Amino acid sequence: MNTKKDNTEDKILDAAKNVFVKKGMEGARMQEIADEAGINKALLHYYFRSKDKLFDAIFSKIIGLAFPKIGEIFQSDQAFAWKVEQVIDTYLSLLMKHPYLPAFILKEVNRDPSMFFKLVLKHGFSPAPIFEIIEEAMDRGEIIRMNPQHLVVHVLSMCIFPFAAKPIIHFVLFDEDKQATQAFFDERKQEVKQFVLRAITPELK
Amino acid sequence: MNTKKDNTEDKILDAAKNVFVKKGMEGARMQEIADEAGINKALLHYYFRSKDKLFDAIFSKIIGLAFPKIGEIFQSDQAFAWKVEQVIDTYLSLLMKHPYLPAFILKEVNRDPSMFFKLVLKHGFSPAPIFEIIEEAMDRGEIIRMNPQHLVVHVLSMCIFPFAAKPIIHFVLFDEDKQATQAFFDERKQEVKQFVLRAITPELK
DNA sequence: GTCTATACGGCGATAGAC
DNA sequence: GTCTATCGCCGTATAGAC
Repeated sequence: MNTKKDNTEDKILDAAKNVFVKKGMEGARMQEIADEAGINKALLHYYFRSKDKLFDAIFSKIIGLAFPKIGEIFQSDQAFAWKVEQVIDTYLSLLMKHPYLPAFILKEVNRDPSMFFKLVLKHGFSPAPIFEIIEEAMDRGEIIRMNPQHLVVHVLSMCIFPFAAKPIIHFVLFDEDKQATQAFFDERKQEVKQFVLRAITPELK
Repeated sequence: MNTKKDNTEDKILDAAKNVFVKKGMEGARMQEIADEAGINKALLHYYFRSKDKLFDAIFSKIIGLAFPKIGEIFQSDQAFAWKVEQVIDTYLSLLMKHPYLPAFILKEVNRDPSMFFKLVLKHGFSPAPIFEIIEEAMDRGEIIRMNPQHLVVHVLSMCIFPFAAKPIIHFVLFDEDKQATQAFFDERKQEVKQFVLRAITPELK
């Protein structure tokens, strides 16, 4: 699955990532991480002094992963509709590859928001440029006029939420049929793009 | 806040609800629940034999609350657009009143899906009738043709996700300005309705 | 660096007086 | 029914041999 390195530290990081993402900070056990890494508990504390420290290392890497470079997409010279499609493609591809991220991040952010805030500051992430570009597209009449912040939240909601609620969808909508659920998630790229474009495109045809 | 009853059992249920919803099953402490109820730990175990049992009682009530009667709205004789607006209004009113529910439910459902499944079966909830009504609206040309399951997930995503991601929105979008965040959430009813209706309404004007 | 053994604290649960 | 006191487990963290 992941690039398994030979050295112990990477084995620990890899194991810790798997266990933390699945169980969360509170549900994870140092014993389980040690087992998955093929070592013992004492060695975990030798490399990382505490469970907190180990978790911070993992969480920091994951936050970096989950805030991909959508800024770059928006900087490009393409039509706004193309940018929207690109962002949805990029984000849903990322989530299909890491379907546990939304539930994990939401859980940990709600448990300790300050931890997340520090990381956002460290990564220097700012949404302002994106809103400017959206405003410009509205000024040009490329898309209808609306509140850009709501537009962004609409799109991210439709992309992210279904992964966080996957067990519910799997059971309520598809009666625990794994193939049907998988098919549904495969379709979402197309469905979200169509829905959003229909909502924001001025009357054309 | 809540209808505080005099008898101990209700004081416990009320305290447990507050603590469990804020901290989750894994984060909650029996001591904290006892403190909030103004009693001691032993009495908790006298009324509910274990932490698990107490949690089940709370979770069951909350799931009942979070699945409101949107079925009834859909049964009515109104135009489809009206039904959509009504559902969004109902759901967002519910969530404004209980903003912690989404994060709590997502956390617990991902921790132990089977617990949730049993409750859904007990409540006898089925989405099939809703999908039928959506199909009929499409047949009549009242809304554009699309996959009803995706439509439902789109709408629920836009309603629920922002509450689960509230700390992120509060910090990244509004720089920890509480009033601005509150205003944003107040606007969402209107914004979600407009967005959805634009996406699903056939070309009119 | 890696292991075994153990200390230490927290928490769910119970015993038993009132 | 309600309390105080305490048990026993489990999980993090450390000591110390190799």
